[in-house]
Formats: sequence, structure tokens, C-alpha cells
Amino acid sequence: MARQKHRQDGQCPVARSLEQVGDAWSLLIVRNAFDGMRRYGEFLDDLGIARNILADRLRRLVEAGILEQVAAADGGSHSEYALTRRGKDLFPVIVGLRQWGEAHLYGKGERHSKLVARADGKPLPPMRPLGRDGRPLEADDTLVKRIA
Amino acid sequence: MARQKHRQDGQCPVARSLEQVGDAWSLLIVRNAFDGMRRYGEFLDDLGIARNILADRLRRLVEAGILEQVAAADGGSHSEYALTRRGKDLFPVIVGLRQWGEAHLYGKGERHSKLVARADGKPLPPMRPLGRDGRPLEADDTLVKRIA
DNA sequence: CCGTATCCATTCCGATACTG
DNA sequence: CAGTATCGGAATGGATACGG
Repeated sequence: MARQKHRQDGQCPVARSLEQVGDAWSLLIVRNAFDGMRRYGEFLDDLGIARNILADRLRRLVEAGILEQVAAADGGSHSEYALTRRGKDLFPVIVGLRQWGEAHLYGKGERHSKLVARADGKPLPPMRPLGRDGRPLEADDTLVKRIA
Repeated sequence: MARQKHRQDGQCPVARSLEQVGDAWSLLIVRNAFDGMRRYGEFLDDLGIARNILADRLRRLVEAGILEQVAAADGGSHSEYALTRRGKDLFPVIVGLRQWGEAHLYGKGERHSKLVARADGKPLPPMRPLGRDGRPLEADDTLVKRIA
């Protein structure tokens, strides 16, 4: 979407985040990166994305500090893309999208991939915003405090 | 992005979610809806979005079951847009984007709006995926189990 | 194998005008 | 005020060809 269009969008972290990852390709690339994917060709094959678009998105993600280029693990001449700390911090966003999709977008018999704990192989419970006391908060339990 | 392009994307809840809310305008509308915004004109003014685009996004969000049209609160002839249960369940996604933006996209002195608990007015702690034992999980502590 | 460059079609989007 | 209609420009995306 157009960059920095609206006057007060710079003050809303949601809007600012969406300027960086507010398109589907970027988030799918990040999703795959969480899945261990690191190479241009892997993204290309798995996503079915056009080469120029992939190159563009990778460049933007690197510029945004979400991915970084590192030397190839196999010592080859190419470079690979790895999540930075900032990129890894997008984990809750991906999990949120995943769990929403799981809950609402599949029919009863329809199968889908599942996010599980590595330790026991069991699905994660739904991630929820918590208050300071550790109890789950609904949207109605919160409000956005605007700055002057 | 193009709808349902890739072969196995239907099996990934992240991809399927992004088909519904994978563009910035939709998520900004949902963000505003969480903020209590309900009317066409309010969205129009606040987002600075073009009229046709807003109409299109509202229509899609209604079709997706994320918003529903309800009679105006003031008894006027127009209708308003309210989050459905499914729409409210996007709360963690919005919170995830917000907290990531807060953590990474603002300079030290730069101010931004804050999500706070209604009860005490204090900011929410970072939302994190938890394991079944209630302890936070990093991305590396999880894996995506694909279906056969 | 990793990208870049180019071409073309499609979509997105903003501005404006218009209707109920 | 809520939405539709249309127009033109810009960005997106796919396909292909090319170069390191």
C-alpha cells in the first residue's frame, strides 16, 4: 500500500508495522523463514512468486532489518537470508494469523498444517493478550491511548 | 495479492488468513473497528482512503464474516459496521502488529499511541505464544507439522 | 543457482462526479 | 451521509530472457 499516506498513521504502531509487512508476500516469506527456509530458489519454488517480486520483497525485508544476508551454510558462493532478532520478533504476528485461520477458515473435515511445540509435538494453545496479572484480555478490556 | 495462487497454500492457515486480511487497508479498517469506529464516513476521514477502495474493502470484510452491517445506533437510515465474533478474534493479530511496531519501529524519543488495559490504564505486557505448560515459546521451540 | 532487466496485463488506488 | 461510477496514473505481478 502507499507509504505514509495518512497524517496520524505515523503515530499508530499498527499502521507503521503494516508499512513494513503489510502485504501478503512479505508475510509469507517471513512465515517460510520461520520454517527454516533460507534461499532464493526455495522461496521461489515454494511460493510460486515471480522472480522480480521476490527480489523486491527480499530487498525490502533486508532494508527493514527483518532479514539479513549471510554466507551460505554449504560454503557456496550465494548468500542466504536469515531472520534477524527483529524478524524473529514477528513470531507472534505469524502465530496470530495462523491460529485465526485454523479457528475460522477450515471446514470440519478439512486438514491443515499445525504449529506444534517441538518438545512434545502437541499443538499450541491459542495465543492471547494478557494483562499484567496474567489473565487474558478481550478487546473490550483494552483501549488505545492516543498521544496529545 | 492474487487469490489462491499456489498449490499447497490452501493447507497453510497463514496463507489462508492472508487471503482474507492480507492487505494493509483491511487490517487498518479492522484496527479502527476495534477502536469503536463503525461508520463509512468515519473510516473515510480517518484513513484517508479512496471511497471506492473503502467500499470494496468493507464489502469483502462483510463477505468474509469479519464485519456485519447493523442498523445505526442513532436510529438513522444508514447502517453501521460492527465486528463479528470472527472479526473480534483478530484481536491477537492486531496486538501482535502493534507490539512489534512499538518495539522496533520507533526512535527513543518518538511518541506513539499505546494499547492499555481499561482497568488500570497500564500498557499490556508483550503477547507471546505459550506452551501447554504456560511458559513462553520461541519460534525455535516450535515447528509446523505438515499434513501428508 | 542467484539475481537483474524488460515487457505486458492486471490490479490498485486516488480524485472527481454523481445518485438516493 | 452512504455508496456507486468512471477515469487515469501508478504499482503489482507473471513470464521470459539475460548475465554473474
